[in-house]
Amino acid sequence: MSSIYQAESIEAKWQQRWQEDGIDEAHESADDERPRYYCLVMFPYPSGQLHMGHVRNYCLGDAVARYKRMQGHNVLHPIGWDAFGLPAENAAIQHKQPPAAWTDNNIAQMRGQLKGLGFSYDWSREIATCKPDYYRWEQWMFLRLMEKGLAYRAKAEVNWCEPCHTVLANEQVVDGCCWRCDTSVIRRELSQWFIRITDYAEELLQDLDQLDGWPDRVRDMQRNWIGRSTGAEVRFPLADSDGYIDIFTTRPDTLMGVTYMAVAAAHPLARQAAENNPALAEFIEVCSDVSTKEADMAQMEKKGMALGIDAIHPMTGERVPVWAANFVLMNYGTGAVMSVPAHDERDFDFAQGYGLPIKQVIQPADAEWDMSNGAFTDAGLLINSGDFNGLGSDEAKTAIINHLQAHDAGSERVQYRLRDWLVSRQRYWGAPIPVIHCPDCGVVPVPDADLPVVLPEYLQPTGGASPLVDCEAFMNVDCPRCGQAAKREADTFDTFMESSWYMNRYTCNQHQDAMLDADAMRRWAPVDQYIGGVEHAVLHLLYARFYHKLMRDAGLFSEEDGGKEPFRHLMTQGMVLLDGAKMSKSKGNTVDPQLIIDRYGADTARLFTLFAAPPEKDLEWNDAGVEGSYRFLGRVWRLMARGEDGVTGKDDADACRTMRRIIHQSIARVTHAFEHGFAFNVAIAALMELSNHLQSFTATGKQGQAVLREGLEALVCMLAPFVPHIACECGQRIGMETMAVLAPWPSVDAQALEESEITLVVQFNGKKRGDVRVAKDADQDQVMAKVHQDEELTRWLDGMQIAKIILVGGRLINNVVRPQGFGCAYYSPCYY
RNA sequence: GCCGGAGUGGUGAAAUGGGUAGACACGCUGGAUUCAAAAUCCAGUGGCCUCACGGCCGUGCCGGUUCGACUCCGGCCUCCGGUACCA
Repeated sequence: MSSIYQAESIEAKWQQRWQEDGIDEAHESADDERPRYYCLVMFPYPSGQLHMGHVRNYCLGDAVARYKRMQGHNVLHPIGWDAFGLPAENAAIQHKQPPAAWTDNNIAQMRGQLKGLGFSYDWSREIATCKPDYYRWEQWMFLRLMEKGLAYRAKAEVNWCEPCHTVLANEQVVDGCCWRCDTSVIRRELSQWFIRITDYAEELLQDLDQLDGWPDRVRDMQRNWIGRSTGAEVRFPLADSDGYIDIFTTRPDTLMGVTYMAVAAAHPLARQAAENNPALAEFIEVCSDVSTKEADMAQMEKKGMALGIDAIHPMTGERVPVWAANFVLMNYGTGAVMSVPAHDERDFDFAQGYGLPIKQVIQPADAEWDMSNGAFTDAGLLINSGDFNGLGSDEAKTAIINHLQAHDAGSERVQYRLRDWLVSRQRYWGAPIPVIHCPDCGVVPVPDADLPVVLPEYLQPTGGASPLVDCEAFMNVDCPRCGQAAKREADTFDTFMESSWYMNRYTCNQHQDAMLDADAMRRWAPVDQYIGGVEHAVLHLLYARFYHKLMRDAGLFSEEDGGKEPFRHLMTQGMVLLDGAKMSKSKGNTVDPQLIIDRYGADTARLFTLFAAPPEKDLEWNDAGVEGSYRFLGRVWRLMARGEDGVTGKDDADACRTMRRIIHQSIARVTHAFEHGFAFNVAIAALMELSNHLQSFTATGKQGQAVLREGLEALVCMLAPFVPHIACECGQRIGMETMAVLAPWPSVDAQALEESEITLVVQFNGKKRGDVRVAKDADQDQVMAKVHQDEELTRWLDGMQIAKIILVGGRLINNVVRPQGFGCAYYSPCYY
């Protein structure tokens, strides 16, 4: 046994041993009575190399999975590859090699890196989403969604990214730019495939309330994204024709203050009016050109132009002019608004700019409002509103909606910000959308029997349009309905489709008969602990929740078996930073995990990422810190030699008792970290302290050796979830019977925690002035007797009288003192 | 604007059913070991005052509650994240 810690040989040895013994596989057998636990980390895109973000994510997951195993759980801890996506196409262009080969290579490379880090994955569950036996079920599901009308094709104004040469879903537009390449997206009108996530908006919103294992931050982000608002839909008939304008408002109480209407430039009424109005046509043209980035729109000057038509106010029957305005969005609500300048800042600005009338209908409950101050946007009391005068805003909303409903002019309405999920992409390296375009039959779904629609893997992308379009072998097909020559859909699915259901496929990755195996879902789903980056808060994490519900509603599992939600607990880890900035290839500020592994070993890399910061916070990379983690492992390694000392000297009963107390306090602290909030940085600090104490433990008699051994074993076991290789090697070295990673988690001996004598802090007026040793359950008089024996402490009583004494059991005693003769003295015992 | 979260030493951070502020580490300083270095080990390390004993101050700012506040309450400031002409 080497006296020097040599990570490389230790790690290779144990990785091989774990693999041979198959200790990381999840057990399906019904005989296995252990409670099941499903620990999942966000699977990686196979870019070719792990980055530090991956390493951090997987170190956290592995610590949880290993801890749960040691606690006696049957753990499912799978890994796979989110293998479709644009980088493969770009790499293919660069290397003149089809994306499939590049992707397979990368997977092999990264699989080797993950194994080299010693993560305890059940490799028999590995999936790659680019394989037909995976994506065929996605195609199958899409056909079910088409049958239900939940998947549909529609012409709409969509986000287009020119460099990526494809459309994007709303969730994939970040600050007006493409989430992947950061280029400004432009708006284009195209026919695309959508999935009706808006049908599930209410359930997705409601169920957030029960996700108490999720960070509030993520839940709030999803609530914001879904953006529910309640109000009314109101119909304004046109004055001189048969048409009407429907609007949505959250303030029906201000209805009597409407002085004009505003519609989006792209609204049908605006376009119609523009036919005979060149100036208006030009205005509409300008609006559609400008409004690329939503962020810019907020800065834009409010501009508009009258359409030259009037609408009829549904309450008063008055005529109100209709304007086209650049601040009204065609794709929110109905693309038209009622304008109440007195009570909406935006409408107020617009009305002032164009000299439109302002009519106040709400006033503060206890004051007048001066309209020269601008719009009054708070709730208040109704005025100038006929029968509704004197009502409060809330009552008025109900009353006005009731009135509208009675006159068939409007109704209560809930509006969501969430829009349907655009799932088609003009890309090659993705799952083909299983539909066929027939000149006569139109869009025809591919029959189930013809699934999967296999993506030809040999094509060479060029960077522009997808090579699928020109691939006749793929494109040309007979219409399944009428048999004549037809074309396949050349678009592929958004890659978020694959990552929306992989968590459930892991439970039954070999299942050939269906998308999911209901029995396997009953055994494993939902995921107990999910771990990944917060950047997916409204992307993957929203889609996966939605898709889980779609799968439930397709009858693939019952809510009882698979859960209403796919992820019970969620941990979102912080980013890995270098010099304060997120590590990224484009910025060139990366640290290659492989270099750290090569230099210090996997255990050092694992330890540092867990110790340097609490999981949810950003982690600043620090080479000196890595060095420190390596040194700690060296100290642990050398500490183990003490287990071989044998009985060399005398025992010290007090030292042994103290040492045992520290051992069991450490067990309590580390266990607490796993059970509450995963503060691994603190857990590891506790292990460092334990290690330090064991090193300086001096009792070398028979009892001392037994205590030392107990401490060493506890240390080895508790290190195992974090640094499994060195833990196993140390365990073997000190002669533990079971491999450290298979050992039962140490339990706390409550008796060992008890102390007969404790140190109590002594305060005067809340300030610490010293401490005394007293019996564990000493009462106030006994403590004070000790205090009076201590010269250092009694001098704080010189010339003072004690007004009050507070004894906090086990912690401190506080003497409230004041100068003698100051006020009236009293002495009241006070026990907390 | 609205909704979250966070502000603690030179650095990463501990400590919140109110109870010793700065655990654990990094860095730095000094020492031991060494021909020398690396490695290792020991000691010190919030600021200010003091030869020292010791004292005073100190958790973004201002106030409050309390015997006692990083922790609770009220009012601000700054930073980060989300969202937004959303009607």
